[in-house]
Amino acid sequence: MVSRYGRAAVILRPVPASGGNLPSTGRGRRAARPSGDDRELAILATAERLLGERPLSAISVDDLARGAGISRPTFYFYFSSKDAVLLSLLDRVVSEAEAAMRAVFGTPAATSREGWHRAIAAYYETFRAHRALTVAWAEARTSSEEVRALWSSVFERWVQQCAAAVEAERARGAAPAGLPSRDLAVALTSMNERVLYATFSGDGPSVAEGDVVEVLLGIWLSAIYGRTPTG
Amino acid sequence: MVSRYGRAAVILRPVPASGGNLPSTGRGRRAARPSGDDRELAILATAERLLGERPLSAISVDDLARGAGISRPTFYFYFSSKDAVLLSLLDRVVSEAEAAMRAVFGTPAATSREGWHRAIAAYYETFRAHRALTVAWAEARTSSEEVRALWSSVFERWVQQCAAAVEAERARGAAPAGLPSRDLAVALTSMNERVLYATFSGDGPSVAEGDVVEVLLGIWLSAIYGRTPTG
DNA sequence: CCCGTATCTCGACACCACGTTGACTCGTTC
DNA sequence: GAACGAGTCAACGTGGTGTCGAGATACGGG
Repeated sequence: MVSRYGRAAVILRPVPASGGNLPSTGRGRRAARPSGDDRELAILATAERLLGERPLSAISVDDLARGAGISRPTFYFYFSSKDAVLLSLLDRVVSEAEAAMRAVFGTPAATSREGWHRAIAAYYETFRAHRALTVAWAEARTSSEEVRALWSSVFERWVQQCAAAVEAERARGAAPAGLPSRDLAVALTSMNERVLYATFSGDGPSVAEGDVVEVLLGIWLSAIYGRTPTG
Repeated sequence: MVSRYGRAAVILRPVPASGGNLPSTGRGRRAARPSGDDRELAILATAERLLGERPLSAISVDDLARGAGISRPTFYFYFSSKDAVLLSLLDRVVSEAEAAMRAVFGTPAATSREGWHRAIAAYYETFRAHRALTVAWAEARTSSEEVRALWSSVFERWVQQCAAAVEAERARGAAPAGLPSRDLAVALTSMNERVLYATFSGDGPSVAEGDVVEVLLGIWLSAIYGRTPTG
């Protein structure tokens, strides 16, 4: 099992002997048939490749199946839908995003400016590294409840970290009181999200990719500190 | 002709005697058949009603046709697709948005704060008044090139007005130099867009509807002036 | 009054994508 | 070698889109 979103048919079946008796995928490669995990991986790889070429809505289940060298019904043996494939791919991005979050908010910064810079740069970098997936994520959000929920959970955690950091800055007197920290964090994070999406997708007017972190950082700092802090 | 997006079949036909020989829709109502304009209006009204109930993707052409009391093929006599109906509805919103823009940026404000408050409140109000349409607009942006282009044009004009206003404030010494005014305007407008969408659609964490204008305004002011200006 | 033309209407069709069914193959295990 | 589970796919049903071509209906001109 590669991911919790894969192997739909198996998941729906009544759980068999919940003690971990995984199939013997460990021993030397079987020539005859590629294992299920190989197929699953092939589908995921195909999806990621095609997403680099065209939007999710222009990719059919048949495209994914053919790309992985299987027929369409067989695809459904591995995933319950196109969305499940996306969700599976997003799992990886979400893990990276959370790791980045922990790294950034877990270690103290020399200056306030540096701290926020690191946070925004990490946010930017996580999604830049998977831009096709990020764009597809935003696209699928409007059509899939699960995709929307996954996004919301990532967004929410980010907002909480930021709001807590704002509170901390206020508590130590570095930032003035002002808007409720949560509202501030929600609005600023929304800005990041939308600006990065526009920049990555090329959809409509946006900010040049090389400047985007500086622009966002500038607005975050003035919104949090009232004016750019020196330390 | 009700809108430039309607009457697909007619539009595609070679233009007939471009002098305005509209059908005699003025005289007393014809009982037998409702006129074409009535049908067109009925389709638009149905679309707006259904958008209040469910997302665009969950509304079929058949739903629109039945709602207007016609068959599906007849629908295609009036509109070339579902998207064309949406575009037609959006025409109205776009006009209102532009009227609001002119009203706000065309008249001087007593204070800077009041000026920006009026601008953001107008933006908010325009889309709040058509929230179902606004949400559908954002949804269709990912699937229709034309919808995306329409959004971009509205966004772009708004950004230009704001960037110009920022430049004016800087020129008269009310605002300090800082980020390029266009980048600032793009990022802040993106924030407005995303926050309002989340608030109206209820999709994911957002700001309470009653507070949204104040929150956005606060961030705009600190981003433009460095700290909240008093006058 | 009848005829032509433009407007309008819809049954029937072709197409495409989705997701399911049921029969089949092929290793593995006892 | 029988039984089982994993994996596979042809064929099917469903539901959506958009088109075609044959009609109906009104209206203006001869």
